[in-house]
Amino acid sequence: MSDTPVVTRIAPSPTGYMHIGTARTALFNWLYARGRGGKFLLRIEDTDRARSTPEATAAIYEGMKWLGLDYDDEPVSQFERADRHAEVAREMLAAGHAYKCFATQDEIAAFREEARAEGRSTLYHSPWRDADQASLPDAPYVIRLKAPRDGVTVIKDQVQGDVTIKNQTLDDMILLRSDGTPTYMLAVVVDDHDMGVTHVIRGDDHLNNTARQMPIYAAMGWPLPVYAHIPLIHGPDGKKLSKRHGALGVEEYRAMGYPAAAMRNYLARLGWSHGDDEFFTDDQAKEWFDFGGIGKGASRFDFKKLDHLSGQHIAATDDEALVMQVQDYLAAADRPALDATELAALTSAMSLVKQGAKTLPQLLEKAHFILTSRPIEADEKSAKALDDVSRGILSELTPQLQTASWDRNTLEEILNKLAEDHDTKFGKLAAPLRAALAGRAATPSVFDMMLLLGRDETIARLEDAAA
RNA sequence: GGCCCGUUCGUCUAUCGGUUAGGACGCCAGGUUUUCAACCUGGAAAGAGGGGUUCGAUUCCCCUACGGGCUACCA
Repeated sequence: MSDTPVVTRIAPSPTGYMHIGTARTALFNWLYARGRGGKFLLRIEDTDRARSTPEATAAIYEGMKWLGLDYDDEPVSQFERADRHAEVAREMLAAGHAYKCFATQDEIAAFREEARAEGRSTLYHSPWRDADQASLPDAPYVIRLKAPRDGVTVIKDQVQGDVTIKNQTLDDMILLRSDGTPTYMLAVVVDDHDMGVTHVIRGDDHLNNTARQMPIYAAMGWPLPVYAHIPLIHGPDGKKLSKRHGALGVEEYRAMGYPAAAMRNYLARLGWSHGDDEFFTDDQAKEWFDFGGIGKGASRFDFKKLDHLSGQHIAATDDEALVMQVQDYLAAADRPALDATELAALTSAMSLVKQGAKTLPQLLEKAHFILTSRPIEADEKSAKALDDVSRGILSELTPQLQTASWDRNTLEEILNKLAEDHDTKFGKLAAPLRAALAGRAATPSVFDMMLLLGRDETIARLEDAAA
């Protein structure tokens, strides 16, 4: 065990939304660092000026905040560090680990086209690699890495195992473009080093790139970080997760009403496991999370399982915390917020509605009876339960309720007696009662509703329905 | 095309040479029941295919198939 404190990072590109895959990678990094008393950093990879937007950057901050993935220090902007990247490129040039290449993009493109047509490798070997440095032309150039050509590069990956790449398949990648801006390959390495990142946990789409980046560490004499390349998330059809699968951004899950804790639990469990544990807390996840539990194959996103886990978390969450989450959901879903009265009402009904609700909107739907006010508007389904016969029975009930003791036993007795008198079962009575009290088909128990609403409100609603 | 990675029930996964291949979601059946859920009990359901190695392979090796990734002066 090393004494070096763990430092991990998430480095998303601010293009569009915060991808759910990015969220999971962030979660893995967060769990790994937090479970070891280390630091978790955020870096915005905004060097692609054409595609990066402030809105997308804001979406990343929001997504991280909602998911509860707190990061240390200020977020780093990769774009703002361009000078530092260029400086490193110059240093490598001076030390002979890189060289100026004057080949034009047209030349290279032509070479590739020809190579491909002839079935040869499209790997470009710049003639400038070994050019006489004393007689270089006065023209635009890029700085290329002088990559090793012989031997192999072995990536000691914590998830994939040792991955061996033949150096002859690697090219002299560009470090600094002809306009003086750094490429991504250079920027990640410099930033990770400067930020003190000790463990690089990222998607396995970067596995091959790792072999290209390692020579930069070697050239600069920097220690290599520990690598862990995690498999990507696929769509339900096994193909790469894309737009047509829907729900790609974390904000969409927030707007669908999944609690952040449920998302963390589900995402952690997607591609990682700790024995048979399915439902767990953040503290448990932090304690348990390790590279050994990460699977090697890509996994598919399954909403059914997310729903189930979400329901478990809702049931296990404190009432007060749940109320706040509902408010957050409402804002995310662009629905009106609850006012103080509604908030109090929801709180009073929380213990009744949180069992069995899989998402926050489901919970809200179940709490409709306490959030709405007279006159109750019955939805289509529950309106069917209120026919003339049942209206008649309900009007019989009202006077009895006027004087009854307002407790569960008494109410049950009254209702059962009423059913008996009409030669029916209580179940037949419950439907119209529910319609009158809530105007919904899915509600808590009618007794619970009556108790919570109180005598006056209950009677008033029954009278409204009977009228 | 070249290189790299992956492949256990429908899905997420356990197993680290010897198991009736376990769990979870979903599904089916039954129970509970005043609705929707939730909950309880039971059930069906898997090692991609082919070769090796071994007394013995899901597990180790090779080939094939399928899937994915990389191969940019994108990140």
